[in-house]
Amino acid sequence: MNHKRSDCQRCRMRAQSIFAGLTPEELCSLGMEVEDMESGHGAVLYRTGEPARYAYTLREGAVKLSKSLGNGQEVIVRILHHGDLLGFEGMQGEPHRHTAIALAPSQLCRLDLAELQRLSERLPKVQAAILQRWQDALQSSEEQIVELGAKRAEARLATFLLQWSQRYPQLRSLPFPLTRTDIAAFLGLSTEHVSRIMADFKRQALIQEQGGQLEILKPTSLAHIAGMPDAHKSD
Amino acid sequence: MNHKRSDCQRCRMRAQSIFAGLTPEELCSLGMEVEDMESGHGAVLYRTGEPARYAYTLREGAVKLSKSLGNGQEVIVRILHHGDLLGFEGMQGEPHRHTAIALAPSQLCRLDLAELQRLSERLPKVQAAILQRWQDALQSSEEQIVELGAKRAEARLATFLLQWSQRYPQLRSLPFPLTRTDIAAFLGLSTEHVSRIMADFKRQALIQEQGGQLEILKPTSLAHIAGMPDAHKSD
DNA sequence: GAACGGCATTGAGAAAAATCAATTTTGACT
DNA sequence: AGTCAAAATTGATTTTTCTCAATGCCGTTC
Repeated sequence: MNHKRSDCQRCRMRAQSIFAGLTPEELCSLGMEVEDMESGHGAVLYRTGEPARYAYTLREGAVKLSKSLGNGQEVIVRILHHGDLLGFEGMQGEPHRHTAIALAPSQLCRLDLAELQRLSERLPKVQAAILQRWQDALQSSEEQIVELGAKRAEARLATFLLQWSQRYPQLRSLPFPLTRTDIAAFLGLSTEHVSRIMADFKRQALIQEQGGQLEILKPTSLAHIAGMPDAHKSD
Repeated sequence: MNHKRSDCQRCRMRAQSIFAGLTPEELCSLGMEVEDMESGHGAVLYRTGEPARYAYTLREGAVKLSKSLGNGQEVIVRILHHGDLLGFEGMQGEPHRHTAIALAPSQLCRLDLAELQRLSERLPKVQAAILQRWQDALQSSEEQIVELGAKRAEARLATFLLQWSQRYPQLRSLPFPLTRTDIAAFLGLSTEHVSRIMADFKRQALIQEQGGQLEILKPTSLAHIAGMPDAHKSD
């Protein structure tokens, strides 16, 4: 892991960040200490129950947020991509509710929570931006509840693959660094079952996979399996 | 459904509401129009996709928030009790994301979203209170993901019954107006399966039920089934 | 009180998913 | 190229859960 003072003014994520609405002058006057950092595959950003000192913006890469049950079972609650935030539950002084682990080499901005706290009280724009992010997180969690509560394994996996692909809109071949066990922990299935369904999808030429890269060959068919009869018609 | 102008000053929920931190003078000067209302069992407060004009505070009773899939299947995403808020997704101008239906005769306060919006921009305390509620909702949704993703039917039901009982801490015999189909839609199970497990729990004398009232006889055993080896040691 | 409708219960069989147990593949490192 | 460990695959079997169908239980209404 590698730290250095960040230059937020030139950050290419700035337009999407929680500092989006601010002028360069405001941004400059914040006095926020923001550290650039890189995390390799598998790096632990924080663990469940740890007191929260920092929040993070994920600039590039992917991170899983998981909770573990007593018996050693692990559930992945949410998967984050570039542009997403993590660790903000600490803003109310609570300890971290998840374990955050990088699924791929990732670049993040690390923000001091105490400073952020003070900042958001002063700047309603920042507070509003954070509120919006909480809402997005809640929405995605509720969609996950629907997946887990109402859909069969095939449909869950199809939805998941489509959602993943939507985070890389311009790419034909997507980075896909998840293990079958990760996917299983996210979809509430066993590793073997995920493996079987993935194999099925490949046999039906719906998807293609090699070396951590995924290609969605028939999005429309997948959308159909996922149980959403909408989406673009171009299979 | 029955409306009347509300007297927030004397509301016994005020200490827990989003207006908690305000002095009576501030509260008075808000000019918020708040309508008292009552909803009977089964009353629809709003539906998925409707433009959101109002948010609500549930003062007494219970409300289910559900999403329906294309095929007519319904998933209950969250169940609200006295003190909980609903409809606040409309604060960002979005339409309602759920259908909200009263599970029992309920009393609510109806707040105009546009006014609330202006208000929260002016009063950081209110904004912070709302933020806290979003966070609580996210936390409970994430716990639901863990239930659905990692636990078997018995454990889910046990957790659910215990959580329900915790919303009525002082009562021995709890109001329990849910149908088996409601429980099933919340726990991602079939009605019949819920019925069987409830019958099992009764045979084992873990719970007791009559006429919409539920009694938890052996909380510790339930907690054990639920997969949480903690909780009070009595019984 | 008889008839009715909505739930709840129970049973039997089918389907979905988990588990257990081998292999096989892959990728990293030497 | 060769070794090794981790991950993926595949098969066989068991467990869990769903589905379909029938029946029972209440509370209402006539």
